[in-house]
Amino acid sequence: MKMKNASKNQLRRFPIYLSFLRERQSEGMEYVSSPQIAVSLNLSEEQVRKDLNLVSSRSGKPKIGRDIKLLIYDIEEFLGYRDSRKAILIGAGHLGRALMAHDGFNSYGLDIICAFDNDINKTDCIFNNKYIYSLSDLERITVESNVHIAILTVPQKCAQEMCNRLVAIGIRGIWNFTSAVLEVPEGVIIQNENMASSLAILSNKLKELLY
Amino acid sequence: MKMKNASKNQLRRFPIYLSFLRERQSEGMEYVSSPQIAVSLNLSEEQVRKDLNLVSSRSGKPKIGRDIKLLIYDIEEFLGYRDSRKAILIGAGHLGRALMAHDGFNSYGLDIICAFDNDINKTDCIFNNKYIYSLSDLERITVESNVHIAILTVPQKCAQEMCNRLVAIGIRGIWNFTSAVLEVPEGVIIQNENMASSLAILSNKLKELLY
DNA sequence: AAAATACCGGTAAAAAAATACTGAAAGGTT
DNA sequence: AACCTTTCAGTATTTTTTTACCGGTATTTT
Repeated sequence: MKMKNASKNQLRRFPIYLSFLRERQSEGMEYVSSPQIAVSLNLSEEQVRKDLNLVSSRSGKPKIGRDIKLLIYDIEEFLGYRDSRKAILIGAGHLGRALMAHDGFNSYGLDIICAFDNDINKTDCIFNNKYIYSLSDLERITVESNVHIAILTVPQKCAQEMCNRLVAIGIRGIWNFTSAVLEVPEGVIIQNENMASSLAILSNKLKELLY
Repeated sequence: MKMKNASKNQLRRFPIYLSFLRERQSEGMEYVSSPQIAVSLNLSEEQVRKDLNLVSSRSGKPKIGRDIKLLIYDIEEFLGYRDSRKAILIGAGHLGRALMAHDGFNSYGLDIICAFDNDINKTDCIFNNKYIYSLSDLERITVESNVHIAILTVPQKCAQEMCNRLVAIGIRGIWNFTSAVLEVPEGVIIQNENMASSLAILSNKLKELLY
């Protein structure tokens, strides 16, 4: 397929479309039109069309809309969800375990296969079907495991150090939940999940609203 | 002060500046220049200046830079962090408790005062100094409490229903960790923390990189 | 079968954001 | 004291993103 590259904002929207479409599908709907999607998700219909046309070469039918099943397929294909991606989780603290417990990631193409932690009280046990290893075993366990993604939920202080070890074992994408700004060599991707950033937007809007 | 409104992307960056500045301050630094910030955070210096000038009317000094202490003050002021905001947390599951455990929010102006849950096994206990009430007590407890922010970490199915109850008790800002698209009346702000969206960006970049 | 309607894709215009450029000023250097 | 360097603020340009518009088409309706 052609596959132009999507903007960040567009990429952000695709999982939202996906969630919406899956829900409609589970309700038994077969077709949905761009205006319908737009109203439900508070977007403009032009934007919806543009987004969907980017990932799907199938055209929608006037008066009917688009085939939900095929659309889901195309979005999943585009986002790379169809081949589920193995990931390891570093830092089995509260947040780490919350992510391990969230089985929903499987339907978004992410498969957390195991976790690692420094704390002996947390290691060598199974949490939500995933083994928590000692961090000292990281290199040994991941040899030949073909894992490319790591989820980083460690304290900020050790974030860079852990990041270096991850790069060394061949990790190519790091989902960074710490507030550290990580330095990585070219060819390694950092995706920051900075909750404080999200909070800042809420905080700011609220300030305008209340004062 | 003047206080123009910042774009979403700018708002996202401010907590990152803040984190950086606090770290430098804790190292004993007093001044920092825009180019220094830019290099450390992988931004352009023009963007840094533009951002900082938006929230701070104080000018930086050539050859020296800006006063870190004052800059922190101005950013905190702008984001409304100085008057810490009380919040309640709805849904004390894994993610909910992870957020309760994360004391860092205090330094970002958010003060989670208590939590609510449906599950009797989770309620009527104290977690990280915060009481977890039964959801049936929500209306009773929050009367006259002057809380404007709620953090929503419930299953997707009950998200809208809970949202309605929150609006009814006077909540004006909802930090939504569910993947539900919430409908609220005007004057209520929804901030979606959609992890799947963040994951999509990583997934997509990785696909380009690896294949 | 013809008309009306709802939805489509593509393109054009507008808005927003990021980036580049300019001249000035303050601190340090010779 | 004159000069050089660094950093500043402000404006202009480019790029990106969103929004608006328009002609065309398939389905439904009469």
